[in-house]
Amino acid sequence: MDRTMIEDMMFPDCPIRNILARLCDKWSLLVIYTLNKAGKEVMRFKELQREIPDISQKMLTVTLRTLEEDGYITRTVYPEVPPRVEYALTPRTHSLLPHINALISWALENKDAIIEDRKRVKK
Amino acid sequence: MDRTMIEDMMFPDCPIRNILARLCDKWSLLVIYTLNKAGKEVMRFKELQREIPDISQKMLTVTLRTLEEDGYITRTVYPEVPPRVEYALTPRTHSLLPHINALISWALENKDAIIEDRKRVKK
DNA sequence: CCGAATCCTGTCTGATACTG
DNA sequence: CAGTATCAGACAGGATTCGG
Repeated sequence: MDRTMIEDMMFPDCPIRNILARLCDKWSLLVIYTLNKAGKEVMRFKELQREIPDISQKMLTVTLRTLEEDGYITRTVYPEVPPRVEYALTPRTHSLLPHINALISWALENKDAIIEDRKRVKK
Repeated sequence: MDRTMIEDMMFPDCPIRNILARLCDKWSLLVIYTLNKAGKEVMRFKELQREIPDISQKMLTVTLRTLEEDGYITRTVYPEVPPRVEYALTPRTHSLLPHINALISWALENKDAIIEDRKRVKK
């Protein structure tokens, strides 16, 4: 957390802001979380869709492509009939997961107080 | 990270997903980060706007109000002329900051590789 | 089975003007 | 100084249809 980064963060095109923005969309973190919690090495498209009931087919596709672009997951196509496509987390993502899980744990610990605050302020 | 939470996360109305979604919008994390890095106890509206050059007045207002609703910041109005309003982080946010900073550090360490991956995949 | 492509809609966001 | 109000454009996300 040096001075250089602190300066960088304040500019619109800051790569750190860009990376966090792409991770923090509606589905990316949840897909990563789901790929990890399943405890399997790989997951297929349909499995992911079953695990995340409210994601549309389009958004799952788009999210997986974006995650692949940034190197968070690998996408392996097996030329079979019917087709089989398997998704797996990369080492990069495994190094990120502790931080995501820390955030989730924090949210779990604080959710009651936060929800309480919302009600109080709105009143 | 118990079983209950894992089940919860998969439902649309999961409070954890809700909390993370509100934190992960375009400006919230950056505003929190800015309030913290300044090293002051409080900051005024104009100071924040100066520190984040590309945020509009409206979005800064909206973001600050949302952060206040969820108890991440306090908003203190001094009935003077001209008016003075000071924003400060709450203890809740100070307990969250290590996780945010961990994410930022991770992004800093991995940004070059991620940007490289994007170019490679797009080709 | 795993998508691509299209269309469409509501929300988010920014620019601008105005106020106590 | 610190907002509010209004409006318009951009954009994310969903529904649907089609294809290998």
